[in-house]
Amino acid sequence: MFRYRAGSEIFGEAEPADYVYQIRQGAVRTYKLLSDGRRQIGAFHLPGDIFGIENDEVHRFTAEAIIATTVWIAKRRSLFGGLGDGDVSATNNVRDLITKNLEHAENHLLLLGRQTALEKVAAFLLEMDGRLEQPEVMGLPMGRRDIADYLGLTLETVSRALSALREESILSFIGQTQREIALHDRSKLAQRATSGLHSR
Amino acid sequence: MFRYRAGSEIFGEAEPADYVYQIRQGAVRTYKLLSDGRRQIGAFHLPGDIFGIENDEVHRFTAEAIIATTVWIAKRRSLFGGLGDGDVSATNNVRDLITKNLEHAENHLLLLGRQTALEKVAAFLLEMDGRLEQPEVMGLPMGRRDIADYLGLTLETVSRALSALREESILSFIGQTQREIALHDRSKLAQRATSGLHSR
DNA sequence: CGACTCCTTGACAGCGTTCAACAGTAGTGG
DNA sequence: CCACTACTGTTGAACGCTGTCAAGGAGTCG
Repeated sequence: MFRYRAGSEIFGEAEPADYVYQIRQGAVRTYKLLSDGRRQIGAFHLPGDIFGIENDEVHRFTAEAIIATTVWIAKRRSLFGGLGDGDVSATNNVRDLITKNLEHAENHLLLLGRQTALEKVAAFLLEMDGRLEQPEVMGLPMGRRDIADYLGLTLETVSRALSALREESILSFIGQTQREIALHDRSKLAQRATSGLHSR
Repeated sequence: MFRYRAGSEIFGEAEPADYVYQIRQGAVRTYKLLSDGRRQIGAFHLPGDIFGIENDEVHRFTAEAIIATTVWIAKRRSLFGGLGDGDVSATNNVRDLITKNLEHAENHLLLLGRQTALEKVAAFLLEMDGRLEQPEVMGLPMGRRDIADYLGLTLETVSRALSALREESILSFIGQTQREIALHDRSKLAQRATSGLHSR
């Protein structure tokens, strides 16, 4: 078990993948960078999620704690067993986890390549709504910049899209920090996530 | 073994995944659609490539032959064995294939989310250059529309980017059909794939 | 030859980015 | 307690990259 403070790096891209992690509390972002600083966040990881699992010997993303985070750590070898004589059911579980990651990435390809800004933000909110599963108000751990880098947008565009959804009474901001959001109309939000265009 | 003519569907999204495929000749695109017809191609598959492998019971993409294509077909169950008692080395091979897909998808996320049109097209050419590995001229099996849907662009933008690269003498068109491209300056092309901006 | 498909190119519009100003909150130290 | 700073988020204005719409060329095939 281990603690990371907000903003600290858990592992870096291309570093040896000796451990796998499961989140107890907090939130983690995994991302890739271009040489000029452009960043693409591949996934957010929330309590219960396992991340850092790799088939290769090295990590293909950098992982950072978004807020104060505690994780459980397991040795990677304990999951994989030896080469060719490991426990089959454990091997299948690893494969299931990798498949989950693949499925998420595949859906994200469609979002990044073919959806508009409003659709992206709406889809993001629905994803988080399902994963945070808190009754009324969802407290997003990540800031606008992180959301933007997850959706392939700028933080200004994310902010504008959220304001637009608020003006339609689909959601409202609750706290002082603008990171707590109450969803009022999930079905309307789901429309925005796939059509983008207003009926008007 | 089986033949598909150009444009025919090999399997559809959400159909049962009973078989896996390996390409003998030809080329295949796998894609997802939005309800209004927007399409995102996740990958192109070339001779030797295996596709249609799934951990779930159903396919998550639609697969179509781009040109006349012959494939080898294997029963999915023969790869996975029974539940929990299969051959471990075969299981590991399946995991390696899934990981390859994941790695490709992860890299594509960065491209779709954070690269410009010119960078995308340059990166696409480099990818195909590496995979088709023919000495001088690469014969692309896919048209501009397919390239566009792979890169999250329109076919016009792809065409313009290719013209721009031609005007810089980085490549030239060879055949009558504009699908045969000769790369003259791979290092300059690699610059375009990461910087996008002209030094001018 | 005519119909069709694919590709290129031009003109223009619009969505999202860039640049900028400003407000609200938190943390720090006098 | 109050400046002072740093950070995050919102909003406005202008720009520009990419999409949209349109026309035309070139190859293919019946």
